[in-house]
Amino acid sequence: MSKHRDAPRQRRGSAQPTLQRVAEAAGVSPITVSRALNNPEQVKEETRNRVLDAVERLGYVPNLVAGSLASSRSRFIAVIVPSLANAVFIEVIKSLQDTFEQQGYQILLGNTDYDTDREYQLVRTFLGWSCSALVTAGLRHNEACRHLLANCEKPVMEVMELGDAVDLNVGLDHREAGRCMARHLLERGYRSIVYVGACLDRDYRAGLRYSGHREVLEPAGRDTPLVELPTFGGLEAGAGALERALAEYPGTDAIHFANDDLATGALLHAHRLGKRVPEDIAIAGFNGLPLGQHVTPRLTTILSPRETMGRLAAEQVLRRLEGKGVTRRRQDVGFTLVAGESS
Amino acid sequence: MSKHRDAPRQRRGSAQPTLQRVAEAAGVSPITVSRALNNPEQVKEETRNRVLDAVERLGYVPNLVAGSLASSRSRFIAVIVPSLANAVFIEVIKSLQDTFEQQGYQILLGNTDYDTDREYQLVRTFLGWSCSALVTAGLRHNEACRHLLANCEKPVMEVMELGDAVDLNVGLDHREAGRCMARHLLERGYRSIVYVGACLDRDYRAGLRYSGHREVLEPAGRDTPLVELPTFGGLEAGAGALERALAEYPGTDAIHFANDDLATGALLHAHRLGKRVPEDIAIAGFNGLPLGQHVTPRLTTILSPRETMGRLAAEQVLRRLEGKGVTRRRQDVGFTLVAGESS
DNA sequence: CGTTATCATGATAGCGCTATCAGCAAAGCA
DNA sequence: TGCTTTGCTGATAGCGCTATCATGATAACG
Repeated sequence: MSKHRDAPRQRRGSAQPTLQRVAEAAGVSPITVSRALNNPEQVKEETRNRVLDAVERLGYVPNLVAGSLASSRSRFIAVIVPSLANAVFIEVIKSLQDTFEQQGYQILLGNTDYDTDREYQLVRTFLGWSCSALVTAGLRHNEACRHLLANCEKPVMEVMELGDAVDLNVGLDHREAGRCMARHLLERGYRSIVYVGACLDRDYRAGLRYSGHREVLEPAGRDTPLVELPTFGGLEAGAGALERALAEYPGTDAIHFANDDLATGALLHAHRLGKRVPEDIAIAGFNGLPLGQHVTPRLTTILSPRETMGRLAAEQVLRRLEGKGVTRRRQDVGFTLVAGESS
Repeated sequence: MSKHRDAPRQRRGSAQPTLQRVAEAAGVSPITVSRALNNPEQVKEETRNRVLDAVERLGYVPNLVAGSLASSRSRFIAVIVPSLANAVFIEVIKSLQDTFEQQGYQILLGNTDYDTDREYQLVRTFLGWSCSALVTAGLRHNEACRHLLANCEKPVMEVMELGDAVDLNVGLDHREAGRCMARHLLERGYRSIVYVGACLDRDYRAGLRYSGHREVLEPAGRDTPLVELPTFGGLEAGAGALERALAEYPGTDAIHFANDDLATGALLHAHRLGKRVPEDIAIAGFNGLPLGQHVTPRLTTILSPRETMGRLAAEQVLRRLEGKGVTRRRQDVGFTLVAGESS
């Protein structure tokens, strides 16, 4: 009797004004408020102003969760990367974000820590949020994840590398990049070239580059020694790697590093060891980070167009979301060998 | 007559299985499925297994949007930073994400591009997604934004700097950091010290450090010339700034840079110009990025505990979300002067 | 002038989940 | 034995919005 069942009791949540309240304040129906906010052109100017006034006056903040449920659309773009410690992914994220935010999409950022099971969980979560599209760094997923991606009926963009993608693909050929650098070092006359990378099983793109490296050096009759670091690391790790490479392979005259951080760390450390670069030891990297171009000697590296990659990826996805066909499902952004003085 | 009104027509969206469908498959009610997934301990093991089986079999992916609407809770943490181009923010984001993801929260990343109106829009959007808490980099907001933050009844954490926060605050005193470095340079005997920064109106924390710098140098009877770059930039900009500072203030014997990127760019460029550091020109930075510690001479800088800042911030927010009281509403993480050989 | 298009707005019915309150069996207690 | 407590499950009623269809008013047309 005293349980006012009919009274719309405030169950939970805050006393934030709702669309309903705004409608009352503006003397229109809720749906008109919705239209005034989301499809302004469908509402007569005078009505619209009345609504916007009420919105302002009440401090109404639309509940996007409710809107998303009702329309089964959200303006989320899921972006999944293996790590935030690597500047390369940051740059791609940045350029994705620039492009997507401009179109009113919100990035949902996920970090797998190079763990495919974690990636699967992230994809589930993001699909649960009705994201509009997914962008993942890389082509390697576990079985369940690939299945989910293939069947989710949303644009799926795989960036960074080129290959057998689920849907859309923008990237470069890492194996070819490895070949390219190996060829360059051969041409420069280096004979004992060590490849240095970290956790090649997880950073498998560095592994692909090593494969390319071997594909060039082996036919040329050269050894292809590998120094694999057990953990990721930046400049510091590069310094250590230099010492390890020189100790383990005494005749080494060039080192092909898996990335610019390692390479630059090694280059700076070589100074401290009194080694001349490239006379005593040549050094090459991968990525083309600005850092490498500001040291002396400048780092020989391969420039990957990360900015372009992110932008193109975002543009393809947007095109799909807008119902326009994609121009190309697979897009090779290429790379550029930057021959510095370190080799 | 032929409009089967009663048939639950598939209005929109996909044919993804729903909780309802899973319930049918498992022979229980929907609410039991919900509990089996979200509060497993409330469901008998046998029932739970039956449910989980059905989930697996149907490939059910929970609709988090619906769940969030019903519970008016999401597991989103809004993180708002002014830029992704700056490594400092990246590191804070990274450490926030590490801590929050571990507790099952999802980061909603927003980038203001140093625009307070954009920040306001982001806050509105994030509140619309019923985020559980907001973390913003910095204390400066526009009127509307501050009002929204103050009245949203969610934990609001402002990181990076210390001061008059809306709610929670973890950071360091930038003005004091500026003073500290200025004192250091004075003690080392430098007499003509230029401060170099970029866009100090937007990067106002660098402006605060300049204020501290002046507070120390002016009473000591020194000039406090400023070189302000019109755009943000990394190493490249630092190189240019060095030349500008030397050209505009010929007697300069030390440069206090607003950050390590600029400082390191200048330091590397000094080599190329044939200037000795610190004999011809001393160089100091701010942040304590690894980079600065790997060049020769090592960069004198101020180490800001960014990792700690992010972690502490996340922990305070989590404590609040778990209903435990925060230990401290304002937390000074301090900083450390790292005296390298560049000064 | 009747007929059809177009415009502006509204009524209704969910979107897929969870909060809340109920119910009922088994267990604990005096 | 009757009573309360605990454990497990279910029925009901929304969360705050938008899709869909309907309506009345005005404009366009021959």
